[in-house]
Amino acid sequence: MKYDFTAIEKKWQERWEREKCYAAVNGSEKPKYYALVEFPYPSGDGLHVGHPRPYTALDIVARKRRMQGYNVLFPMGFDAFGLPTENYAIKNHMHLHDVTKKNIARFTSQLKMLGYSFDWDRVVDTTDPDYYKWTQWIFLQLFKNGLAYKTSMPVNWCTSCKCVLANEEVVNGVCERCGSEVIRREKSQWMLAITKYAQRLIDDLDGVDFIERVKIQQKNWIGRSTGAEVDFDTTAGDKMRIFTTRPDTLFGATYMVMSPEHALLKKWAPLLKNIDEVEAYAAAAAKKSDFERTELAKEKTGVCLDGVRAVNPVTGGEIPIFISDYVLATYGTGCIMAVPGHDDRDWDFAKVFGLPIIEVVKGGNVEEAAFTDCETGIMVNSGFLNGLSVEDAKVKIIQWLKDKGIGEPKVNFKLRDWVFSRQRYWGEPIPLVWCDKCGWVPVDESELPLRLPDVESYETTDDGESPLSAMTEWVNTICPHCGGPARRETDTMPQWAGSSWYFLRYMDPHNHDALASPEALKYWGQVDWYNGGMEHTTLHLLYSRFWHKFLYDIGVVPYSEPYAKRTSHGMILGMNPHNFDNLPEEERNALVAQYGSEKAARKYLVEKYGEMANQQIVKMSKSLGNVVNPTDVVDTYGADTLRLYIMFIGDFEKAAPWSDTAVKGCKRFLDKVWNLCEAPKPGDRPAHEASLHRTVKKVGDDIEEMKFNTAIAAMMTLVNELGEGGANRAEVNVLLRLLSPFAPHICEELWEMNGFEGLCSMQPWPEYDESKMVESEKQIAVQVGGKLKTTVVVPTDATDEQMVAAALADEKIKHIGEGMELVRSIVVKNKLVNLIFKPKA
RNA sequence: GCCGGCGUGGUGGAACUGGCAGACACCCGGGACUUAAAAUCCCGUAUCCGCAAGGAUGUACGGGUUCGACCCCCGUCGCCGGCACCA
Repeated sequence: MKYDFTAIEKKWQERWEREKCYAAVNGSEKPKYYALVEFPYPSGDGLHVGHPRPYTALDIVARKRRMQGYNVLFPMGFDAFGLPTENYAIKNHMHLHDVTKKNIARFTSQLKMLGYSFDWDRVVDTTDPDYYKWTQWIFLQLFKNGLAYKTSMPVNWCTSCKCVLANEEVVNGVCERCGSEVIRREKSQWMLAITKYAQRLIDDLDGVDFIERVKIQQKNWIGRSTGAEVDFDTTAGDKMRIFTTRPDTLFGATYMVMSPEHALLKKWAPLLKNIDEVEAYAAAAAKKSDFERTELAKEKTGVCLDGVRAVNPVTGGEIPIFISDYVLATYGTGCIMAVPGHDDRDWDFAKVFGLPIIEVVKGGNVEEAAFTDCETGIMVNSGFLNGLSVEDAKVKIIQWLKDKGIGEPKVNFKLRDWVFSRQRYWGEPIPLVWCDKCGWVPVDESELPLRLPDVESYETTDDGESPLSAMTEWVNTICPHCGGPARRETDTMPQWAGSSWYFLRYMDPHNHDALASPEALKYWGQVDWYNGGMEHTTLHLLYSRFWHKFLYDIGVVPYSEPYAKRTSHGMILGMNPHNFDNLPEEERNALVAQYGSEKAARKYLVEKYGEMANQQIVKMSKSLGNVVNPTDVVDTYGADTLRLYIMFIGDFEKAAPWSDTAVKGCKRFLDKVWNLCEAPKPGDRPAHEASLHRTVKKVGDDIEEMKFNTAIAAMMTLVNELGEGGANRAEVNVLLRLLSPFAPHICEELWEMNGFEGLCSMQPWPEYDESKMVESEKQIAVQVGGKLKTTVVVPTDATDEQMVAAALADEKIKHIGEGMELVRSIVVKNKLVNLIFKPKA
């Protein structure tokens, strides 16, 4: 019989669905295991070939755990709010609910086509009012606990679309949609005080099993720095408070810099002789876009205040105060002490303005560059700090500042509060009401969900307000507090809201009284293994950790970290059709003929398509036409082949290029498996026992370490080996169970054909016996002076002496050793013998 | 600039904790089967020399440690990702 994957896959998918065999059971007696993948944004394009990589990986883990006897929760859902759908609906004059419904239906059928063992009864959809009721509820708790507040801040504003854009929608300073200029515009925004959790978000990383690069990236993003705050007296009488990470260099502070927005400037205006110049500089700085302020002008500019000077607290000397836009208003205290000898930026600034540079840490040459090393330097020109190391000097100066009452240790973070409102329709309405008398008042919890009203148009209004603001009937309401007239908040939440807690809803998705019952939350506990993209490390992953900690603090969830383990997959890339080496031979030849040489042809491609023409492998994109559609692959080769190939393609954590031809190798492998298992041979072949046990161990271990590619390679090796004489029923039985998590459909079919009991995917995971893995003889390497010369076969239990004797008995070694004396031999058990000879005296 | 990762055949990639580099595949070449093609099967496939036996070279580059280095150390070059005037 032929391997008819289309019929087989349909048959088993229907049966799994009918029998609900992958359903998770709340409160089961079995040990629980919660495997999670990031739920997709159901775009109109359908599934991309990048999606199956993480899904297949964790499906393999989930299926293995089930076979190991766990009660597995492996859910799927849809993060369906968001701009692309909204824009699509606007453009095509469609209703958002319809578009979303259609997209979700398409994603669902595509996912089912791939044979994932999701529990389809637990699907969540962030746009479902039964779901966003609880998103809104969490927001209200944040508000009630003082962690949500509204403040005015600059936002991205597209001058042509007349609407607010998220940072992600601004590409190189222009609007992603229309290409027009994006400017900064002051708008009132809802903020979430994630900074209050900064320290815990760093500290608690120590207790979770996240891959290292995720931890590092989160730590860098939160950006903790320790140092001190110090008060400088000024000739105006006010104190200037600064933050520094290098209080040890206080003796080297030769000037001060404050941000152009600093509040003291207003106060000092009457004292400043050059107030016009100062104000002009501040006005110019305010007008600069972020792009201009950071990307372009790295060269230092500023204005020296004429009329107020500061006093260095250790030297007592008067030093000038500058304003400059290299000092940020939003970090630290908005002003700094400048130590040009030991800070690169201060050094640049001092060179531009001809300010004195004093060396206070010995080790470099401050005339040529700032010396910023904290490890090796010794304090000089620093009074009572002289001779100390940087580390000791920090301790001593902080104590001194404390004693004098002019400074104290301080920790600062780069992390900013989370801008939480969008002037858009397709998001969760913010359940707050503005009352002129009572201020912001929360909607009563019994009124949740606060539903999105139907609107005529989804477009943002001309003045940049959410389309909801035009719904007067919806907007005008009654204050829940005083009963007077009030207006609803018309901003909606960002896409990150619904995804910040969705993993909790999976535990109890149909609960009407709580986001999930306390029993369900306790039973399922932390997500045991969460895999997702690196691009979410400082967004979704950080946001959801923040929300979870908050929910823990108010007693909703019983543990403070949501995910026990976090891993991340690499992207699937495509061929660049504009790269010379990727062109069909005829086109290459034509180009070479046209431009005279290969070099010229390449140059032409770069001129035509830009620098990216040099890249052979690039991100898949519609405009390049290199997108691979997973359903096409399923049609041609079957879901099992796609699953296998996407796991075999390379290191799971690294980016890998899709190859249409390489897929065939996996199809061939499944054909071999089919032929091997279709009609097992009778009898025993003990020769295969060791490799069977070794493969069972290898595949099991590799799955745990995300080395899916080598797990598959090991099974290929086994099948090649078994294929030589044919496999018997016992071998087929083990092989099918081993392969089942990777290629579940074909294994179910062959399992049934062989008359084995039940579903293959519900069988116990195969076990191995370490003692049966060793062969009686082993081939070992024989080196002479560290160079491989030959191999010999020795019994596995051979002693070191026996191994050396066997090596010396080899003809080739005998030949080499003629006239030589063996001076040393190194033996690695069951691996090699290394012989060191020297000429006989 | 800072932080992180990486550099292995024609290609994707293997190699445990320092122990036979190139597993497993793709491509390619040769052969079998076929009227033919596809599919399938068998053989070969790091490079160089050699008919062969065999020998030499080889994990970006230059050094070092070691009986032994893709792996550890020092330096250089290149690529990818993130952050970017955060004091």
